[in-house]
Amino acid sequence: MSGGVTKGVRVTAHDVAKRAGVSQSAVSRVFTPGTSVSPLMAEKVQKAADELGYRPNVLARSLITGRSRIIGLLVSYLENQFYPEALARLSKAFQAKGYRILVFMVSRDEGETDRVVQDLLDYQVDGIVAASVGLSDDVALKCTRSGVPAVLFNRGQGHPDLCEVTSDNRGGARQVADLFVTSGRERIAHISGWSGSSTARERAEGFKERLAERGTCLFAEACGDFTRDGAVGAARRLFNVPRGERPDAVFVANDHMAFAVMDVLRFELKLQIPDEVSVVGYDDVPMAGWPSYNLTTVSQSLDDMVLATVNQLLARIKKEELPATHERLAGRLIRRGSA
Amino acid sequence: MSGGVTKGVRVTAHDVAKRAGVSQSAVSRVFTPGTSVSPLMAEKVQKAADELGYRPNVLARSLITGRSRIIGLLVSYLENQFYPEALARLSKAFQAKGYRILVFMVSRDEGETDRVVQDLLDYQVDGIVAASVGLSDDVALKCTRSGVPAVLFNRGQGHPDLCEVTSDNRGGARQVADLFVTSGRERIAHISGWSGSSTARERAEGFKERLAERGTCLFAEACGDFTRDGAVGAARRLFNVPRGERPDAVFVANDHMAFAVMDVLRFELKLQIPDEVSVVGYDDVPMAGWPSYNLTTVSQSLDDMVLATVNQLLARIKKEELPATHERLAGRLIRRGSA
DNA sequence: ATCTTATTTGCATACGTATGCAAACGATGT
DNA sequence: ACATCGTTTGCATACGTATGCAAATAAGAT
Repeated sequence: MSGGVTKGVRVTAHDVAKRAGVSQSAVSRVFTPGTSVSPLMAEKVQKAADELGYRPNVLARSLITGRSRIIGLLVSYLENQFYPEALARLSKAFQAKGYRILVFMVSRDEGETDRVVQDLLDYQVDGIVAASVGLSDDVALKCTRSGVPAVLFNRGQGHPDLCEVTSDNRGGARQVADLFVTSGRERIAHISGWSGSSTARERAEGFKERLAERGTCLFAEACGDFTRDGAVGAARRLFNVPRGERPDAVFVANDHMAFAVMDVLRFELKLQIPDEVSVVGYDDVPMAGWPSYNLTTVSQSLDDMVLATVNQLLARIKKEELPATHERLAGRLIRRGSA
Repeated sequence: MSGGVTKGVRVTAHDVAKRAGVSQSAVSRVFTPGTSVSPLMAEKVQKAADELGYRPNVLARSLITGRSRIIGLLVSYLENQFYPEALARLSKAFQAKGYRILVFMVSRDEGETDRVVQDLLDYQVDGIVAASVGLSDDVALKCTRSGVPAVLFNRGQGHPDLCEVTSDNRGGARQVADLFVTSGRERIAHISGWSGSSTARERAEGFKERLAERGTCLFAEACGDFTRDGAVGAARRLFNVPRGERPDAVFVANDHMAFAVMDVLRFELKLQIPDEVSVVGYDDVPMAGWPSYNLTTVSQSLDDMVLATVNQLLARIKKEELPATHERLAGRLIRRGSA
């Protein structure tokens, strides 16, 4: 169509075929692993392709094969260091398997999530990873009907069609309870995450559960909503009170909030950590190991979670019939200076 | 082909057309904005489409239109809070314009970057954003020849075909020099970024330049490579020396390294900040405002950079002939407690 | 009622690739 | 020499959609 334009010209398999004096199918076969071509043919085609700078059009290929080799990733909370880490490793892991990642940022609004998943399906993604994002039943059904497997990363909702990869939030939280009780803390508080997330609920439940088993109970509780601002507010509500009513230990539902809490305790309320109050987080993000925070926390082994996610998803992409699994990886208490 | 499988069945425009008793073209028009269809037709088609759960196949559409509405994003350094922030905002901004982001993680290895860009081109992306990543001349040429515009985000390399959006690194660094000199610091050091990046070089040059203009010069310098470990090493080399040879001010080439430097100074060397040594960073990531660091730094106005990037890229996607521009946004010194 | 003009619709084809099928080819054995 | 078998190649078609073109229809003007 374009007459003299020198850029923007797409060179197709037909062009290569013409130049090499072979058929378009031959070109296709040379660029499709697992097909049989004679060495001579391969050489001729490669030469012509190199001269023209030909590369197969992945979109056209996807149209036929029905596989785009694209994985959709839903993510929010990127300000929490855990998720950039997860994103980086998921991306690398999928890249290594020949898949690419299409990223969608979503807020906590469920309506938005639904629209975004619909978008992903429109792009014919081969699978979906929802990192810390819930999927409505409606949209989950759409996915399975389209034959697109999905796995929830670090979030569970007990849906039978959805894979889940989480850490053993209850178990992790129980270890924190044990730590506090054993070290003699008496006014034990909890700053919880967003109540709409299973992760937040499980951590809170496991914590209280174990406190009860050890013969004590929660002294105070506030919701931090998994945001920094929320955590700052919660910390003030719990600790900006007369000395006697002040907790002497607090389990914060994730590291991101724990940093905020520590900042409030140290710089606003001038409290000594861990002498006057112990702080424990959850996730073990890299920053937790930095000396400024030196935060005791429960480690989610990110590598294992990523591995499980990738394996599950790719397995279900290969064999649609595979049942959805729920993997729950053990967490490990990392003792540092804050408790 | 498939006989009784209930999932994985793709419903196409033909199916909708058949059910609605119209032609496939009609269906296409109903789902293509800007085409003319009668209200009656629109209603019939919508009804059939809803009943079948039809959604247009974006890949097939792209094949025809030649536009995938996908933007390729190259990113590294996700452990530096600046980039998740940038990623989030770029993603949101492009989403708002109807584009999606295909993310590729790359290391600093140039060979890998080239392969990855080739991958992006294979996916027929409409444009490329390289965040803090350099593009070889070879691969830049390939992009322009394919008609795919690229913009370098927070990195410049003076290539005539590539857009660049950076902050005025020289100017920002000069402000830091002024701050140190004016506040009477006498042994002024610099911890630089990776020397392969223009950002690192410009910050170092601007800093030294201004020091010279103010009649002084650099007391010591070390390379931190833009990594935390690198910065830790650099801080030790510069500061783990007899008291008299110790710098009393240090400009660290970005915030991410500055946090590491502060940790070493405070917790390993027991130095008081800012009394014994001033520390200034660059970027103004959110963490810089947290009381634990309270870091004086140069703000890159991320929103403006993102806006410029999106505008430039979309403009060049619309009109291929537009010349590549180099935007250089002013930075602002944010005075906090560390200097 | 007829002619003109504007609008809506269907037909056919194109986008760039993969793949079943049959023809052509080469090698091997007798 | 021929028959047999395995390999390589080209032909034709399909994937799901957009779009130029012409036919059909509706609307408006005289």
